[in-house]
Amino acid sequence: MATPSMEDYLERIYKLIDEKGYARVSDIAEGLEVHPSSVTKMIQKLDKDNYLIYEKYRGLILTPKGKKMGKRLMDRHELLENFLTTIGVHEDNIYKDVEGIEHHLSWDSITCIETLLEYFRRDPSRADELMNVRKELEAEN
Amino acid sequence: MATPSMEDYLERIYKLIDEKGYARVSDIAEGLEVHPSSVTKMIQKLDKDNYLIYEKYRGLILTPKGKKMGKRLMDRHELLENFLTTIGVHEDNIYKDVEGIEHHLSWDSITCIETLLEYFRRDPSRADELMNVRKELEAEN
DNA sequence: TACTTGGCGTAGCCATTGCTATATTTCCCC
DNA sequence: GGGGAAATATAGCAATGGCTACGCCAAGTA
Repeated sequence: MATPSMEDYLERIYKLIDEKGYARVSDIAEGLEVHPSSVTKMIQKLDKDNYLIYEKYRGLILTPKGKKMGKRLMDRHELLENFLTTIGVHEDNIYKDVEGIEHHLSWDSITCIETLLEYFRRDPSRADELMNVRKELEAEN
Repeated sequence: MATPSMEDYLERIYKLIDEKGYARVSDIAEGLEVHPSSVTKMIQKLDKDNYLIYEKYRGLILTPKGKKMGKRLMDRHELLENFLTTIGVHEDNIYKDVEGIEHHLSWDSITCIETLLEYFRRDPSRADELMNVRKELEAEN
């Protein structure tokens, strides 16, 4: 079973490969805001657990297991980002919050959040009304 | 700054004192499903950080700082439970999901979720419409 | 008062995951 | 093809927060 930290790395790696075709240690480190030495260490663990195949100094590729997991993680991450954006969370807080919670929600909750997003997408005036509530609450304090 | 684990303990302690008037090591341990020795260790840390005052073998009381924090944590927990309930998450999943995410949300996100709840409270038909979206999405699959 | 027992505390271990400092490899440019 | 800079790897340390094993206190009972 993957720890939250392992999921963070896998997700990042998947995204980098998806966008740039490869995932370098330094890119992963920058994205997760950790030092390169931490990345190397974690990559070795992910290799040992068969999420990827790693060759020292030469790079890595995801195994089918790693790809499948990575895609699920990335989709879930994007969903949660959209959710927080929709309800008005400040952009500066979104990445950190999503990274914190994404590993701890059941698929039931994920599905319900998906539905909630669809609810706001279908009628944009709903988001406007939400913002009105916000303004009223702010005016009270 | 309190770590997630420290928050778990504080919240539990606050709730125990709120409900029973006192918080024994064994009650805390049972509630959090850890061993009593772990509780003692954490209590000492919370004492050192002035969240509570602890006397060996005799018990503990929360400082004003600890009470304030404990109340906030408990309120946050309840808010998140209400949120998941409102969007239709199955009751069996709620407690575990809230336990997982409660320590990882900025107060900005908490406020936005509070607003979202108020939005649904002000007009109950909104929740009905959300459930309609859910049914439509379920029908598609 | 003395004993027993259950609750509590301490010491020390382990895993996780970050860090710094240092070594090694690769790549690019001359 | 060789030298140096950039990238990557390794070693070893620290904090966190569990655990087990064992020692200590104190309340209830005889």
